[in-house]
Amino acid sequence: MAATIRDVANASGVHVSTVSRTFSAPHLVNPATRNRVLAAAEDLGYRPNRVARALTTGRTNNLGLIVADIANPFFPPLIKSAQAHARERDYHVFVADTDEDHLVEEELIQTLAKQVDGVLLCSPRLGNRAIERLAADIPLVVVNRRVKGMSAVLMDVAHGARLAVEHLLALGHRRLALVTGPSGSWTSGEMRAAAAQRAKDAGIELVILGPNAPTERGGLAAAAQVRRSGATGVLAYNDMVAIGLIEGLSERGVSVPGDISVIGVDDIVPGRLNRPKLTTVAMPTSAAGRTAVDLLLQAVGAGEAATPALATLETSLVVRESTAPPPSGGRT
Amino acid sequence: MAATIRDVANASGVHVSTVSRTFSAPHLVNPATRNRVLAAAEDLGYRPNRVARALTTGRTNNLGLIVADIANPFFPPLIKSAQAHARERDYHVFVADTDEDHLVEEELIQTLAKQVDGVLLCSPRLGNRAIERLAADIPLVVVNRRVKGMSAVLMDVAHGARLAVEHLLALGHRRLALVTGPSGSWTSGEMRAAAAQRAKDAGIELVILGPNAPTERGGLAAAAQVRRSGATGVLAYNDMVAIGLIEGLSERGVSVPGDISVIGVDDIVPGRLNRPKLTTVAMPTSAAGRTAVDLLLQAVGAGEAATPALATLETSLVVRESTAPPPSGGRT
DNA sequence: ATCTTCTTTGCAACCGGTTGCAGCTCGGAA
DNA sequence: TTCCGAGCTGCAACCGGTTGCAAAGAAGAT
Repeated sequence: MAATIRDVANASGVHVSTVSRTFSAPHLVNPATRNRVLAAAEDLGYRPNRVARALTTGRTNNLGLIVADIANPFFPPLIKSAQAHARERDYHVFVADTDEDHLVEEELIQTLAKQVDGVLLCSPRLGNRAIERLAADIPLVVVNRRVKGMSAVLMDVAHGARLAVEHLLALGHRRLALVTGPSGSWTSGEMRAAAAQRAKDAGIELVILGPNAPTERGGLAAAAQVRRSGATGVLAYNDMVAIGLIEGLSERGVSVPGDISVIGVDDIVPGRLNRPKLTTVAMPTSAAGRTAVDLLLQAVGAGEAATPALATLETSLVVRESTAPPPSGGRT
Repeated sequence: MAATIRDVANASGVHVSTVSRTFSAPHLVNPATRNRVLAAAEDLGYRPNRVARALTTGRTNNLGLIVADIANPFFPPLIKSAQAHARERDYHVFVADTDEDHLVEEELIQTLAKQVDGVLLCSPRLGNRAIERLAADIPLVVVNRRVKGMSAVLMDVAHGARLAVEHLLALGHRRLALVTGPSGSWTSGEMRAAAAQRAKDAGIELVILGPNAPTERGGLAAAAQVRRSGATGVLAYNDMVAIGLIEGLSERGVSVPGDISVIGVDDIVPGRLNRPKLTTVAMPTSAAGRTAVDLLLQAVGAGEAATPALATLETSLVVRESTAPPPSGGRT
């Protein structure tokens, strides 16, 4: 149906190899010939078949992008930027969702392996061992995770957590709580360590509440504990949790930020639209997508000899409406 | 590096064609032989190379999914379900974002064409002519759009718009407004026609305000007009517009739903979290993703002979907090 | 015992490109 | 004039599978 390299060869009176070179190594072909070939190709509407090319070269010019849950608002900006960045480099990207299931994740990586040059793992649910094993088959880059010998893109959530704690301290809060995420989460661990340290440095108590599901429901469910804790300033695992928490608190007649201040993490769209607008630690998700693609292509280019690179991206605090000084009657 | 079909053939003492058939037409090979081959394959960690297979069969077992903007909360649930549904059928999906640019969209379809068996176009920005032309190269299915001779998945937004108008009427509103979307949008046109007709049937005035950008900013910018229109009940093009509109109205001291009721369309996550929680016409986005994949695979299977199918999915009204009876002092 | 038919397997061409190697042509140096 | 090297181009094998065709052997029919 569609024109092949042989059709172009016939039409322009040269051998297929010359046509091939016209597209993949133009400097090797005489300008006059090249133009003739190009004209014929144009004429026939010829486009190189990327599948066929992949078979001989071993390079597909495709990438895989695996996330736990596409519908989680944290991921779309990352997917968007990764995909756009990849396309600029002539790569297409498969996007797949594991539904938070590590078995699906593993299977996915394996079936994708032959079809892509590398895979981006965003907040993988797989264990480090499994990831290292899979890396033998195909270049991997992880986002928000540290795996030995593998390039990674990290967001400096520890710094963000410190900023959040400092913000609450500056507002006058003296009793803080951290509503954590799932137990296995790298991000959650980082936040916890950093927030605890920063609070300790200030001689302030930080109560840890968790683990919790990283969702609105998780936050909703944690509301009772937060209230009981007596904390007036709360840092939540992410914005969805924060939003759920605010909801749960207001159901209990606790006002945010009047009685309790709440800070989220991620800076997703719903947080911006929430009432009160959420104060949050903004994660550089778009930058992470681009950086991850860069690291992955770098690893792909280098082959076995790849030196794993580590990119740490800054986070920042976005102060909006969900934080305020503690109520004057609050314990100090 | 990785085991090929020939390695398996050697290891099990049969010809490559037998190995091939063991995987792609098992009923053609003797059970005993098959087991031997399977064992050798297992042993070597052999997995058929989908790229190589695609080259001979002409079937890639991949699909393309093109959306205008991945970060628009309307799309992720659709992407998620389409991708999951496709995977169950052993298809992987390329996801691409056009940034609302129809040139990018066209280029994307063309470069993807050889690599996928079909493409899903969600709310395409391309003109019908261009889409029909591209359909000659590759099976296409459109979502939320009607294109001649092409399968489509439509969401019955007209019905939703009627429900919305009826809801407002039932609450007692007598002066309504419709805040439209972009001028070229199929959805916007459907809404407009249906809402206008329903209002007319009830002998009620419906003022049309637009076109507007389909974003929060679009809604924000329309707030002044809405207020001037004197309407007490408003149907917005989508939830983002509705949210922006509510924001703009409250900036002007107009309360929702106290003074004006607002209904959105889509039922995206941020709408559920907004304050007031948004009353909205829920779009069956997940179902649309699945259905679109089904129609596409059907078209792929049928080849040229494909009879275009049309799937219309129901919408429903989700009443939350952004609608209420008009203020008693309102004009009747 | 002979002829069919069915099952199973092998052979080899093919899908659409890429690429190492060899050969040809031509200009310039010796 | 001869020789050399650079620049182009063609040849053919190869990537990893699939598939139409043919052949061999077994089972069943007559």
